[in-house]
Amino acid sequence: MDTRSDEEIRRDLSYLFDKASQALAARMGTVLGELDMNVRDFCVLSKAASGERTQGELAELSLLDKTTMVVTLDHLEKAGLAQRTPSPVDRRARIVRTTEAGDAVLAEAGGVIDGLYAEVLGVLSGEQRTVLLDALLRLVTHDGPLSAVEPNPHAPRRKRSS
Amino acid sequence: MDTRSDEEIRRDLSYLFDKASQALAARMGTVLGELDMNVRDFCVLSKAASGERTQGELAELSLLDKTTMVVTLDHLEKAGLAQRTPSPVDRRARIVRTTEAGDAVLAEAGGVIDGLYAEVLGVLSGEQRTVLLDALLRLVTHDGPLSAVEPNPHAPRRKRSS
DNA sequence: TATTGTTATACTCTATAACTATA
DNA sequence: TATAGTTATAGAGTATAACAATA
Repeated sequence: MDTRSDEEIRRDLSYLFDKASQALAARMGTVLGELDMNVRDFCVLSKAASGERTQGELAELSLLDKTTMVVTLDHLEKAGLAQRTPSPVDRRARIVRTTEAGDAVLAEAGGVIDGLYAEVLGVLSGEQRTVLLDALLRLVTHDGPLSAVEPNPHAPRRKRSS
Repeated sequence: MDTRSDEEIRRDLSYLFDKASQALAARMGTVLGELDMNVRDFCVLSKAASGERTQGELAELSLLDKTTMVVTLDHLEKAGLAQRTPSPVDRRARIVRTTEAGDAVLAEAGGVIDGLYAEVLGVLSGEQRTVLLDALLRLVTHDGPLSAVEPNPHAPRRKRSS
């Protein structure tokens, strides 16, 4: 029931990104749900497994607020999939580590997600796939035009309490 | 502070889409804020201007829930930028039309957004740009793997009241 | 003085349900 | 019986502020 022409949609960069992001998250949710896992937990757990990272670093990589990270880690710890351990170099910070159970769940979930990504990108030619990923990477990393977490100076502000 | 390698990020399709979507929305919010407009209002208003569409159709095109559309249109009507008019073919439905004031605001905002899109895509080569947009369109439209609004059967359900 | 993680809380968006008026 | 839009409300996510411990 999308009444717009392909040309019109192609010009709507915001729609292309938002739709791709939302639809992929929905598909990830479906396949992860079969493993009793949700997208946010998987996202955080996989980034915790691939390197020693503090909560704050994990929050940035996972595109989550640090307060959301607190409840996510509470949940992952309660499920026995991850652990907060003190950082050896900064006693304020906590390194998030996956447990053995977490690694086991991740091995399964990671395979399912890789399969999903392959299926999604499979409708493109190899050339298209390469250029798409390179272009997105260019936009999103380093000094790319979509790399910053720029705060909106006109966003509605909350009142100060005092 | 993204501690991941480019190769790792390139394999994280979800991150690429989410980050592009969020960062573009943030940049749109910044430039639209200077015109006292927000992303959601612009998104809905521009889609209302480009064709005769009902609230439900607008909600789908704008990737918004129909209940969010109600409050968005309440706001746009109060601001004098859009109007709900009865559909001639279905007396339950309402066609959303832009007012003259709405068209004037849109002309300005549309130019600003087009400029932003051009700036963002400007870091890519013409060839990259073409392939990127074609690939996203392929994924997101028609029977593409990211076209559906598939409900997650494992999502936490709300209790029935009775 | 600034930062990490925590808690509390407010705001926004989404999702569900129930309702009406139509189809 | 089903659908468009409305209303009410619950739930999730984000954002702000204040705090303790530490840098």
